[in-house]
Amino acid sequence: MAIIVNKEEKRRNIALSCRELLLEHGIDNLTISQIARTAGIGKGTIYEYFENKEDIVFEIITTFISEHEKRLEEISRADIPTREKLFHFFYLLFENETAKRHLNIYKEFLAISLTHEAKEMLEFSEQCREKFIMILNRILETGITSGELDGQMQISASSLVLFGTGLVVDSRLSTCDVEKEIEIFLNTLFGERESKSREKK
Amino acid sequence: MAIIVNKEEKRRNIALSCRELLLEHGIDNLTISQIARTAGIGKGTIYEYFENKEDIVFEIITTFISEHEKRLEEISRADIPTREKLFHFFYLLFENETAKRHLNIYKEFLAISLTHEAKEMLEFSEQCREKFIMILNRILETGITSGELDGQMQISASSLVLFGTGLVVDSRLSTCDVEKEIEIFLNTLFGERESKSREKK
DNA sequence: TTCTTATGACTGACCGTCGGTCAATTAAAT
DNA sequence: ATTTAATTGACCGACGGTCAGTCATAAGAA
Repeated sequence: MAIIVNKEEKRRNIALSCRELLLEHGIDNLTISQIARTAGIGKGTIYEYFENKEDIVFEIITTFISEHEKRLEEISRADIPTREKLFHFFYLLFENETAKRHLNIYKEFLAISLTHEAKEMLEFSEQCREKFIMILNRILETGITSGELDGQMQISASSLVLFGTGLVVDSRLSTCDVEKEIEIFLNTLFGERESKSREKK
Repeated sequence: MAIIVNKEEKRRNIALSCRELLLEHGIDNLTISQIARTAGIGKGTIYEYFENKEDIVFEIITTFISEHEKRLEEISRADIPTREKLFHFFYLLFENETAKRHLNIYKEFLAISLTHEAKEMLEFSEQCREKFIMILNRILETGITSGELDGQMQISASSLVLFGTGLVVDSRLSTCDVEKEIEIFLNTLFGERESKSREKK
């Protein structure tokens, strides 16, 4: 008989081999021919493992997002004040150049899932949202038990997620200073930060 | 000589004649040929008045957004409680079917401006943001002078805008109940709503 | 062991579609 | 008649996606 390849594995390998290509070119300037060349296979072979271009890009982006989620979980478990956890939670995608490259891809992902109503992609987004809410709830709960958060203040994780989404989207605008916006928002939730000591040292 | 047409006016007319077409098909499924046919002109003529497809779509969307801004201003000036103004501010794009069609186009606009870094489009987005902030500030200020808002609570308009952006984006997810999310968020800002009277009648 | 054959893996030439271009045409003003 | 703004649709190149055909190997027959 003929060779039987592990479709799942090869699919993942193709995706992995094109991560850098995607970061470099962005979604719209990424062609199937490029992907095939980079993966070292024929153009037609791509379609043995993926439905369409969207499917490939989605697969690659999935790998980025799950890494991001891992880092968010680390933050939620870190031994730092609650307010700082939240700051890092929001700021994680902006804090350095690598993060910003990932941010760009995440924005492109949002753009696609905003226009193409592919069921699979929506489901994935919903799972992400659930995960974000879960992590945020962990942060909020430990904040309440530690007494940092007023139990009656009723900060909702889902509101925080919406703020975070808005932050990602509006960060494209030069008039939106991400760091400042996060501070302002946290000030609304926590009250003005007592000392600005952190800022100058 | 030959006829001198009013370029600005014709440009606007082409855009206006294609509003319905855009609402119907969405950006990606809207072709230049369709636009030309609908506007009753040749395909090449399009490019006398627009740089590219993006430019046309942008022009059409601009008309929608400025209408939306007008409605937001009306809300800010309405004679209703501050909290209700904010609710309508956020809910305006979701409250009926026409609004939802406009929402879809707005999402597509976000998607484009999220990926294509065209200067003109970014500038327009920044102007929108400024306008939203201005309107929200008017709402907040009258709320403070009327005593509905605690002057020290320090709600920031820009935070509200970010929440609103997030709402638009995440509203695509079936797990995001827009109305509920707005209520939850307002509860965080205003404290739990005293009576739920409004809900049942 | 060697040969045959079945079949999944793979390929790139090809297709349809689309955004965008441009040489040719039209028609108004002089 | 000449000039020139305005208009046009045939055409182009690039792209995502398809498919008829090729290749490589495992399994069975000799």
